[in-house]
Amino acid sequence: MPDRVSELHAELCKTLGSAIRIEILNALRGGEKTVGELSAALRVRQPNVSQHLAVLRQRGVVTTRKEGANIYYGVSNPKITQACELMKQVLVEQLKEGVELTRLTGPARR
Amino acid sequence: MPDRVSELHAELCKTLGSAIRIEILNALRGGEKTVGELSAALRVRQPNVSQHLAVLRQRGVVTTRKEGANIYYGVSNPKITQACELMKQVLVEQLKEGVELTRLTGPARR
DNA sequence: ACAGGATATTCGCATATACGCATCCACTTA
DNA sequence: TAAGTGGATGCGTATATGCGAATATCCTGT
Repeated sequence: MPDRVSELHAELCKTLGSAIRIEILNALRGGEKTVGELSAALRVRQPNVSQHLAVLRQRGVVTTRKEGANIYYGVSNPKITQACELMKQVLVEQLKEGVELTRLTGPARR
Repeated sequence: MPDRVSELHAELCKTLGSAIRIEILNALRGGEKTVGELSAALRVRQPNVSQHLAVLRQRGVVTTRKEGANIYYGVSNPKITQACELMKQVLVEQLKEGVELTRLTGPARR
């Protein structure tokens, strides 16, 4: 039975488990951006971007700053970007060694 | 529209988005373990553990090694553990500064 | 106060995920 | 080869997630 901390930990990780949210975080590496800018940059409809931003907000992954009619979003903790980067490195290394083989051959054969 | 790499990246991150899988990875920090050992350590039913291990396998997060009647599981890439650790640090920092406030007050007030 | 741009929220639906239970498969030992 | 153990898989169901469409809210300028 998983404990409370593991559940929070998993919730936080789950936040990165969406291609659009990953791209939002990538886009925010260059600094704060408004919802409209993100929507345009990722070519994703605004309500959809807002939904993903809401998820990121709930987990405390991004911060908001209001300026006039716009709302600027930014990454709340650089460690999130670091973790994200590490995962990407893992992915790259996997692709290099063709993990496909493992994926397709399934579980340990006996 | 998210590109292919972001989708793979997200898929990989999604793998960490389960409390049980987080605990499996934590348990594997101490070295390889069999399904039975994991099941006992986490107090989770064996089929359920197997299901989660299957997910971790498909994403190439864990490796398997057969020894006799047992199958030993291990983390495939230490960077995964590192990323996991970074996320936990983020979580701890969040708790320290009581992110609850932000979570409850919702989006940017105007 | 009104119009319009920027962002958030609600709803409905389609799809994905987690779990328990039962069962099946592989390996070992007798 | 039969029995037992370790592990994987299939099925049914409950719950969660993602998306589009429509709508609501807030802000600025007039």
